[in-house]
Amino acid sequence: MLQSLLFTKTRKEAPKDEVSKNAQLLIRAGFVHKEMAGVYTLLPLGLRVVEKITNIVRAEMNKLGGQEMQLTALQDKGVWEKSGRWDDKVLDIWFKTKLKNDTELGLAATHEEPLTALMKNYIHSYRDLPRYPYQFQTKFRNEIRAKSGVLRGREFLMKDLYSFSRTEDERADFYEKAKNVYSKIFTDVGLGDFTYLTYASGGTFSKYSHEFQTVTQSGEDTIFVCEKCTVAVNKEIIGEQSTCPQCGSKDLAEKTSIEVGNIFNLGTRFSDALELSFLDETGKPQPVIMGSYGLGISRLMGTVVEVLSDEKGIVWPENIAPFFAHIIAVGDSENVKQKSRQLYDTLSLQGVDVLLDDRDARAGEKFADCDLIGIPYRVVVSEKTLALNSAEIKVRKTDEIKMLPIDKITKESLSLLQTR
RNA sequence: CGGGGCGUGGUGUAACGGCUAACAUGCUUGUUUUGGGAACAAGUGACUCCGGGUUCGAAUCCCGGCGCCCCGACCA
Repeated sequence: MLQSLLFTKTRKEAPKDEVSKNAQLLIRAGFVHKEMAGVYTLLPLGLRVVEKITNIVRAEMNKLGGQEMQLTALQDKGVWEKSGRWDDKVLDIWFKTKLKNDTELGLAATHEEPLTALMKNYIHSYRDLPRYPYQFQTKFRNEIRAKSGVLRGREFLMKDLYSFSRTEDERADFYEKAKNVYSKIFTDVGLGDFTYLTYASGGTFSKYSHEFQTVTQSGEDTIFVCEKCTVAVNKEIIGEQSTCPQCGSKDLAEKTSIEVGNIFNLGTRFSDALELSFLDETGKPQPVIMGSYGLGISRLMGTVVEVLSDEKGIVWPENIAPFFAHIIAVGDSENVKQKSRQLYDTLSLQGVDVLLDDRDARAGEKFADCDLIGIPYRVVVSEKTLALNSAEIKVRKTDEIKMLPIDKITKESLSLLQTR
């Protein structure tokens, strides 16, 4: 992408109505636009990040046996009445609307009920199980108080997978696999060092549910991180679980955190309510055992910004950065213009996501924007570097600077700089 | 839902109840510049959130609404 054509613009100052780091930086760097409290439009840069995250999650869900689908955002009130969750007193974050003929509808806050109802059409026999449908979808939640930029919005993107199993063992087996896959995802998006598998309250069918909590300075949850192993306990159950559930250690450190994922044993809560059952090998009807596996995509983007930015701007991990390399053409000589464009074309042809700053602006402004946007590798092309037939590479994360011959610049040679 | 703060060009701020609402930044044009948000000049851009009221006179005071932020409560 040529930066001169990108309609996103950077800003020196953050709007005064944003205090959270994620919102300030995402707006200043031009990734999102605030529409209203808790509602953010994704601009081209922001959408690129969201798509990168989505692709990582999709690949892992598919490996797990998930099958991607897309449920509707408009929901039938009937299925919710069957589970008892239509009432605003039970689920207080509903957005509801009406058809012209006054029929009431709900706007999707979550999808257990409609999906369970849907699956009645496709699950009749033990041969139809297990099934693992999932989707990426916009959720609408009428939060009393939206806050913290994209971390707690009224409209946000979420991946939700639901497991439909024959037995508790089968369900538990999948649950364990999903747990591991979630950990891998958070490592892949660059939050591995800060994200803990966290034991939380489990409801009627399990002692615990599991959350994935990323430790940040301004989190909205409180967790107790085990200092001996790698898990944590949510404050909500610290009264009944005051030691590490994994290793038994009593050394737990209190931290604030953001919940980025949540996996939950639903048991037969919804299959009972909506009468989803199957015939087992002996011809007897059995309730389907369910589980839910959520992951906040847009929240993940915000969390990465909270955790990995510095005073100059965002620092994207390679896997989810909007672009892999940011070529900065310094000076307005024809030679620089031509060579930087050539490098841009070559890398693009190799399938590398490159942003070329071809704007008619001074070096200082380009560097400042580059740091703010946070692309992992800055590639400076100027008369100075061209005299050596090279470009100057700067790694955003480490500030390490190195000259590379211009014909040796590839995705691989850049990546090597970071791992060293 | 309780408490607190706040709405002024795109953005950040200023203006005692009193001149044509000011400054910075952004944007446009020109000249000079060109490796860390350059300099100069000329431009551009605001019914001061909305509706009422008080007053000779309201961005400023009063009432009502809408919106935004923060703290708390809430968050299968």
